[in-house]
Amino acid sequence: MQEIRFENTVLPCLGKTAKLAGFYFTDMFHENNIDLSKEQWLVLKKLHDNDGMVQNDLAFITDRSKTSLSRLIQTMEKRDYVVRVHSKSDKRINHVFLTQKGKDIFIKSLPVLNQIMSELTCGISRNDLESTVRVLHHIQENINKKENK
Amino acid sequence: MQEIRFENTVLPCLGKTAKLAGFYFTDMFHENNIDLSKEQWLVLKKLHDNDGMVQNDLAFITDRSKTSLSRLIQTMEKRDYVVRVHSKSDKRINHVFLTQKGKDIFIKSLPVLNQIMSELTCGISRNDLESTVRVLHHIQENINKKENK
DNA sequence: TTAACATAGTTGCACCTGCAACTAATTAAA
DNA sequence: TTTAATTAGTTGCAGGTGCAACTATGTTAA
Repeated sequence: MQEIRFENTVLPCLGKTAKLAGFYFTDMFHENNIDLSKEQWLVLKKLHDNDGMVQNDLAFITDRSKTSLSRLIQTMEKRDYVVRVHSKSDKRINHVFLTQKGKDIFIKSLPVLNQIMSELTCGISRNDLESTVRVLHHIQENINKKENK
Repeated sequence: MQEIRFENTVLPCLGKTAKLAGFYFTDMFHENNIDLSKEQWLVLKKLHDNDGMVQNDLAFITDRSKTSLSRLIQTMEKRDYVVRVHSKSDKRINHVFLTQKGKDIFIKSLPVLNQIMSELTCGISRNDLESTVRVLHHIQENINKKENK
């Protein structure tokens, strides 16, 4: 029975890969003059799918605390990518909308994003990719089961 | 040809899984009264493998900037997990050593870590795990190739 | 109706992060 | 040898993060 080094087990390997991919993402966006952090990009993506989302829901689907999302939106509002609009029916709620500038930069980012995704998965068979996604989903389910215990 | 939703492609899925696993890691450490961030844990791990490493090398193998590592060590030194020792042969260099407290908490963390790893990979075949690690390594290589272009 | 509870969002605090610019020390070149 | 380039580490700055505590609003129960 062969010993497996810690670094070559899934979880550490997963963390390192995500980290390196994050660096690559940041570099590519920078090289292409797209002034967006990966966190900001994800928010734009979710708003592009469903504009006008409530802040709280946006926090939930991006897996961050409402605090973190609040500050992310604050920064993005300063840069004129999004606007917060108070709901009239429930004064506690903010809806978040893309601005034109937000829409434009998101559209501009798409080819870069596609390039990143194809470059990083270059040489990996479709079968292996699907298998990996299945394993990742399985890990996510294991986490959800434990968290809701 | 079936369309694949963005969220179910490898890279976004990878990011989300790493994030959720990070939450789980943090929660488990907290529940077990282990006062270590995941970043700090990784530094202890590397020092446990190779005590007295130079700060710069520690930054390199943990994939962070020397700035980030510098501040991480600073925090850990305040908590008495590590000590910085100036090299006599080259006064620019700091060697970083585990303290007894650092060694103790690392040893204490190991069973918790093993539990996390086995819980999160529960129900996934050894074969699938190995295949996933291979794919992750492949992605890392793709990144390295591009970064060094 | 009033009091108790729940919810959305913000703020203080502490931490992790990278870049650019800096100091101090070392090494290489002129 | 003196100067120039390099290297290790730190600091200022700006940003992302979560927790606990807070405000304001909304809902439910007594």
